[in-house]
Amino acid sequence: MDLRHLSFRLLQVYLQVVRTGSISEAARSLHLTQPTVSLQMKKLTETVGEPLLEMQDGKLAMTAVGSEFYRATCDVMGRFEDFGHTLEEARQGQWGHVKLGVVTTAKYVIPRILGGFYQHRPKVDITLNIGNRARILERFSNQEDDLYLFSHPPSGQHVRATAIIRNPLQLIAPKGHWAAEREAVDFSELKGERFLMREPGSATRMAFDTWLSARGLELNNTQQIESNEVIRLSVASGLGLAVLSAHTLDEGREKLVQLPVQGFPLESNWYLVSRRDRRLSQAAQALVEYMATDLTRCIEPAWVSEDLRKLLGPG
Amino acid sequence: MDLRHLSFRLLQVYLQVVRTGSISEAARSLHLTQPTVSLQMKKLTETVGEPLLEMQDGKLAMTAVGSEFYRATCDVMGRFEDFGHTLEEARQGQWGHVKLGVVTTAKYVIPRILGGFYQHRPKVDITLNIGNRARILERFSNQEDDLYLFSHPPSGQHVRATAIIRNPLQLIAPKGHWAAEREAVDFSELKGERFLMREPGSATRMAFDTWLSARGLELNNTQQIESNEVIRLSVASGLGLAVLSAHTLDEGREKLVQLPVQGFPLESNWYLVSRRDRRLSQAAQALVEYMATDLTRCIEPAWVSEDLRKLLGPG
DNA sequence: GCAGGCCATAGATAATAATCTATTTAAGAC
DNA sequence: GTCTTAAATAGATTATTATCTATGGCCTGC
Repeated sequence: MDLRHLSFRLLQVYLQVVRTGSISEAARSLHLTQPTVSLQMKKLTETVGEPLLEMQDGKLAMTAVGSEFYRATCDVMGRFEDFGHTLEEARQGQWGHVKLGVVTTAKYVIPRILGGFYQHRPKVDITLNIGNRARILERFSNQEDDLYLFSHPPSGQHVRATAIIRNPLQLIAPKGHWAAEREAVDFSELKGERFLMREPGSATRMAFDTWLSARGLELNNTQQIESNEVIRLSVASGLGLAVLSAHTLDEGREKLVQLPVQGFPLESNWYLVSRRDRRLSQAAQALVEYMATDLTRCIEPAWVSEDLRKLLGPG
Repeated sequence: MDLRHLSFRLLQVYLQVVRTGSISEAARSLHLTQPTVSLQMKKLTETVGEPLLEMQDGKLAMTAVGSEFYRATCDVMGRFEDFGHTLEEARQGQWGHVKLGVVTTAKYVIPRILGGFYQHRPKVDITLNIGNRARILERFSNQEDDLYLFSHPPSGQHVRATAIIRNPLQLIAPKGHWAAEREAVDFSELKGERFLMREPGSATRMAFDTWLSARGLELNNTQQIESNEVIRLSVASGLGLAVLSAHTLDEGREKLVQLPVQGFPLESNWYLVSRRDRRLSQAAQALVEYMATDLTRCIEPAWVSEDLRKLLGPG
């Protein structure tokens, strides 16, 4: 039996012939002419190499080999029919796999979003890759994930980014810090303080640096620490001041205060980023759509960025 | 997903691509060029309507839909592979269905033959249709069975018949009949006896009638009975004489004797009959072959006809 | 920065398949 | 017997497939 030139069309016609018990009848129901179907059956018989049908008592009957083949054909068509259903689900984004690259800072918000999405689309499987900005940028350029969450999206033509969640950066101090007592503080008054900072390249650091240089300020005493949590704990212990995402602060129970410095908190956002040069899977699109329409269900509305609507737009 | 123009060839190529993880590699192993395979994959993707493969890290990887499709394809190919094995068995006649039309007289021999054949080819399924000669002749002309067993094969060009088993017709009488005492009896001396006969058209009757008319003899006192068993019992009870197949006599324990009449037993045979205008299934051919070569295993050699070898011949 | 893989695309061709209409054959039904 | 219905065959046409060679683009490793 040489399967090469066997097409599914032929099998469909064959099934119809068996089911109607007649070549002419099958032809009618398939909107074909009788000779067409007759010929197809001939070809199928040649492909299999044994007669599948025989005239019995004026009617078409299956041979022994024929009924085995019929069973095989039913099984095969049924299998692809099942696949067709699965495919349909995948098309509607009800099913599939989404890979997400997320910068460390966002790790406090993302679970709530995914939790909500899971309720919505339980069959969508999500792989979450968390790393610092440099790592996620690398994943982005290698096209390793479908969607990314950055505080500071990479640049380039094939980047599509939309701010979805506000990420205010607070200037924090240990409880009882002298500046916390004051109604207003000018940043220059803090020049003598030690600042605990994330590594250069991290979005928080970039935002702070930008803010400083816009004002011609420079810090004298800084220490670099690569973890928001460690920074938070260190500030609480009185090791210095820091600028941190408000989301990071929500997590801990340490005794911290915000300093009433002009211009703080620095407003920034998390951006949902995807690549224009890569088609999103339906499942990923379903996630985007979920964020666009239902984000307020799992995130407090106050945190949701203004221009979220743009997500569904063309760009 | 439109299956119509999907061919198994395409699926084979696809499997090879997935398995080798590379289009070029698959092309080499299938003795095709790389663009051919590339194009086939493109067509397959169009057929399914979703990408199945994607470049991941310089290698081909399956998408989520792709791996579902791969599974479906494996299942489908596996199913037809199984069918291929079944088909191969059928080709070797190891499996299949044989329909057999048998005249009543032969019902004593046929079980032994089929018993032997069952040992030989346990997966061949046999349907046995037993009837009187008229009934089996009708089945023959309607092509209802694959093979037939007749004492007197029908005539016609498309009849292929071979004598396989001897069927001597004995002239029998009840034990103690006067003629049984004699060393030799001339048939004319029995003219006054009553003869119990099968219906006209039965092979036993035909053979006897032929023998009688060849000698210009006629019977005065006959009675027609349509069953060999009833005739046998009736003869034993003294209701008359009869001509019966020796096989029929073997069965009963009644007190019967053969009369030493010149020319008896009448020699006749059972014929294995098939139609030239109908292709025999491999299973049926296996049965024919079995009869040609192994009949002596289940039937006493003395009963086997001389020209059995002809069975396997061309005609 | 260039050679060597690998994939994709273009353009061409021969083979095959899918269909049709018209005709022939076979079998069954009054 | 003729009428009907179903199947097979012939002959023709168009669409699709299965291939090829040649070429362009993209990474990777040296």
